[in-house]
Amino acid sequence: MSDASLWTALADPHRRAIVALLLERPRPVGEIVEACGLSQPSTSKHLKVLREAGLVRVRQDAQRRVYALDPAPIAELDAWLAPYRTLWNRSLDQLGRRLDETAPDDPEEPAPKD
Amino acid sequence: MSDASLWTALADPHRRAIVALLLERPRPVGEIVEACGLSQPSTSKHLKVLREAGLVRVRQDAQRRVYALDPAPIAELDAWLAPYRTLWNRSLDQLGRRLDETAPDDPEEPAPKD
DNA sequence: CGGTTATATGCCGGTCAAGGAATAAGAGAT
DNA sequence: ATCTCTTATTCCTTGACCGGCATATAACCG
Repeated sequence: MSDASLWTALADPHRRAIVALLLERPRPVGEIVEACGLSQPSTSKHLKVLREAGLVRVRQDAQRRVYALDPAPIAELDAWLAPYRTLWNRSLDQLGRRLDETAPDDPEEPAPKD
Repeated sequence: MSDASLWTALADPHRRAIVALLLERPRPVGEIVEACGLSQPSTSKHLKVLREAGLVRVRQDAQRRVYALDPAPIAELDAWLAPYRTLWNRSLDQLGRRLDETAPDDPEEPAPKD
């Protein structure tokens, strides 16, 4: 169930931005609204999608609702990725030496860009 | 560039099925059509999306076009996932300690940083 | 050349998601 | 109870995507 919604939840750049924000620390909705530059209703709807995908959970703090990442679906993604990771390791081994003259840039930085 | 389309490409279940098929081995379009039960045009369109996302590449073999996985975007996904992976490793660690609480060995639990 | 196979593309109709504006709902404070 | 603050939900419109159908393109073969 979260399988289907997980990918569609992360397909949206705004939602990935929200997830990246929550990676730093849990945040109330107001902070997320301000950070991602959307209207409050839109942000709330994105948060609903993320909630239903199981990616975030809410803690109520007075009138505020503090959202935090739930790591479980991330693990699910990682499990999905695992078979492909072995493939890519294999291919890097095969092609790495052959293409070393056509490598203009080396993707080394691990910072999430979106 | 493939950054934006990568997630949307994988958001579709049919396209994920195609990717899974190509994980086993490269395949011509006909095989993919038959395997995923869609019409040939639809399949071709999905393949186009995957191609534009950089997830697959084509090799021409007579009249056939053999599609194969391109491991690079998978690596990109993996890089995106990396920061979150440390997060859920932390959570798994917490869960393990909680399960071990029947044997209070060393209750030194570093408070959830940030 | 015409014919056959294999794949891609254009068009169309239905469905679904996204964003804004307005409004409702819930919690605190007075 | 009322007022305020914060968040969620509804309505509506627009735009994108998905699927099938028909057709175009391309490569091979006679």
